[in-house]
Amino acid sequence: MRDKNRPSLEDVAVLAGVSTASISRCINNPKKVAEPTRVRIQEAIETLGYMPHFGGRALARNRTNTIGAIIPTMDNAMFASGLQAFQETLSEAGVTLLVGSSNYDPAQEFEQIRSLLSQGADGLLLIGQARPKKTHDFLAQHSVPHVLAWCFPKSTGHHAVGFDNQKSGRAIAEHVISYGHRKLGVIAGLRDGNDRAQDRILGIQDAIDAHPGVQLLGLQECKYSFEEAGSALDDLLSGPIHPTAIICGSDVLAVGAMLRARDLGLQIPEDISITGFDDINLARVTTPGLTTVRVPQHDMGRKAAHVLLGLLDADAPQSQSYELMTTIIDRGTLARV
Amino acid sequence: MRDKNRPSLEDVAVLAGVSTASISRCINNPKKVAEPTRVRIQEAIETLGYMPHFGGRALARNRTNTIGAIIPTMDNAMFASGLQAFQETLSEAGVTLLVGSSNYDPAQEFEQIRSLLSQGADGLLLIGQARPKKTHDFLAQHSVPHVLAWCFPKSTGHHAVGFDNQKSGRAIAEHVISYGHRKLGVIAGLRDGNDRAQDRILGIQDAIDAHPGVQLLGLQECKYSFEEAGSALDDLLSGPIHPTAIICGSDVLAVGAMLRARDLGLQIPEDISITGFDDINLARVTTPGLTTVRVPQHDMGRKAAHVLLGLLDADAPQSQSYELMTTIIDRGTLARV
DNA sequence: TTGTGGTATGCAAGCGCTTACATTTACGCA
DNA sequence: TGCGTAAATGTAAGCGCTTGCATACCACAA
Repeated sequence: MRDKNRPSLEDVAVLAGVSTASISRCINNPKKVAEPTRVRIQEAIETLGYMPHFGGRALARNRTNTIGAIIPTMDNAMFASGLQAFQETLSEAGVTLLVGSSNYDPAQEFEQIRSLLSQGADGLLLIGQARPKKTHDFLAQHSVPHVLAWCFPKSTGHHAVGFDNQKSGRAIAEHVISYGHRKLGVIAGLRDGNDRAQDRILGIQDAIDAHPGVQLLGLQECKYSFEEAGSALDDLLSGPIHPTAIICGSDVLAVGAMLRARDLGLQIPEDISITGFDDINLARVTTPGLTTVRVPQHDMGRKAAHVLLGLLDADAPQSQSYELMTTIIDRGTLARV
Repeated sequence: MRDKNRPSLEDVAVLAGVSTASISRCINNPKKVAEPTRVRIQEAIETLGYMPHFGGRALARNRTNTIGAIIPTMDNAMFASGLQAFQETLSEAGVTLLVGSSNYDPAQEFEQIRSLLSQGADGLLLIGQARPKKTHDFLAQHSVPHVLAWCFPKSTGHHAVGFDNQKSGRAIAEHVISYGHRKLGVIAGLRDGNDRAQDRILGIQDAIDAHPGVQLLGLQECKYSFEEAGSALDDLLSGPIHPTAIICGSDVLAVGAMLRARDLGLQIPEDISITGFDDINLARVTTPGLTTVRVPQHDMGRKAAHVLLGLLDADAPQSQSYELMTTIIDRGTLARV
């Protein structure tokens, strides 16, 4: 027992009176070990409190049973339940999850990818599709199994489990328009390096373009915080003509806008309509409840885990991509006009 | 290059025309390598896209620079920003964070501890203090460096960075009482295995006991979901005498109760007062804003990281425990009566 | 009895990296 | 020129585990 209290295979072997090979087999492939030996080994393991050493194992099999996920932020609930589902599913398969966050910064994401891989991650979950060539090349060079979530790229070449942000953006905008709104404002996340934000805007544009009478009075980009969304709303309301509806690229933004609108003495939805995107907990809580786009976070997480596990399991049929559907949840922040 | 595309130290060594030892030194202790060699090595590393193999490294140094955190759930924001701060701080120190969730189940927590340790975690962040003897013994047997957060145990023997849940529970209850409330209801998390929930209740009890005229009309325990909190409120309102204030052990519970109260046609805080605990985002968003106890999540995360890093750094002064303070945030759900 | 085949186990060679120790090199100085 | 010293580099022994192969053993059939 070299290190202070960490028993090694060797120690177990001695105690059980067998070779290290048998122990290893007993752990990884119990059928290959005779009943009585197995019992003896189990006891030895138990009394020593033995746990296999991860490094040794990783070295010997060149596989860690670890998967990395890099999400833009842990700080709001946007990804939380998807990630939770992801991790549960991995757990069931005996795979550990390593989480990193990129803070919406491609450079940080790249670093996290390196770090997770050098930590031994067998595969990666990445959010969205837009990333620098450098990152793509790196993934290709090392042929890293990975799946993309929260997006559904048309171009092939990646495994993805997600939804079409553009389509969903269009859907909510159409919905707003169908309620009679003609003067719209948009508050979106920072598009730079964030294809989800970008695509949602494109979708909204599509809808506007498809309806001649409808105009976009303003488009504000900002970080995902209540405060910034509030300022964005201020800007949107600073022009001569006020929008009757504000379409927001995320629930956080929408709620930020609601809070500010209320401070300004505006009634929602009588004076102004606001919609969100994501359907996180927040959306159920405001008064009135936020009309928003539900993202199938849970399904996405589970499914992504399955796809990734499939990718790693050499003799399983290769996985593919799955497009999930978003749905519009009508609560109370969208009025007919 | 044995494995498909993973260059090893060996490969780099050949390319750079030096021994593997130099490369290793160059990576871990650049000063020990002469300038020109260093440059040559850097280039080789670059062109090969070399990343050290985690397992090999872990094996050789018996240290992984990885820390594990086990939180009860990732699913609501209760721990998110604390964890975010924790991870940022670790990142700065070049340490990777491994996250597991226990689903508030001591057995699952134990499993996660095993798993994280066998993943090579050098240390652990655990939430709360109550855990089965088995778990304690295990931690002791393997002398696992760990710090507790979200609590501040009176008993010594553990490093902790947190706050006193009982004191804080008492504080919010005193606050409610100071507003004139005499008939109280409590909605708390499931106490079993959850010392934070338990202590908060104890604190509330303390306050009630200290004020003769005040009575506790009902105490409901439930999971941290809007729905369950709603049912809990129903139960609290089912008796002959209604409480004028409901003290909740968490913002999630409080918001669940608010939602239900509203469905029942009750005005908050005119008809009933409600308080929360945690001060997560939700609390700012409800109408009126939730009066709650702010937990210094961010500080706690950062501080806990420092303490843990101190524990691992052999020649640093040993770390201690830190008690942080909670503060009551008065918004609008507590009325004078 | 010997031969055969199967099963249970042991042996030992790595996996990629770090590091104590050995060796080489470069340089200053007598 | 030769020597001593320090800096730079190389050598090689593990770290704990897995696994192909060799070995030992046993039951059974011929």
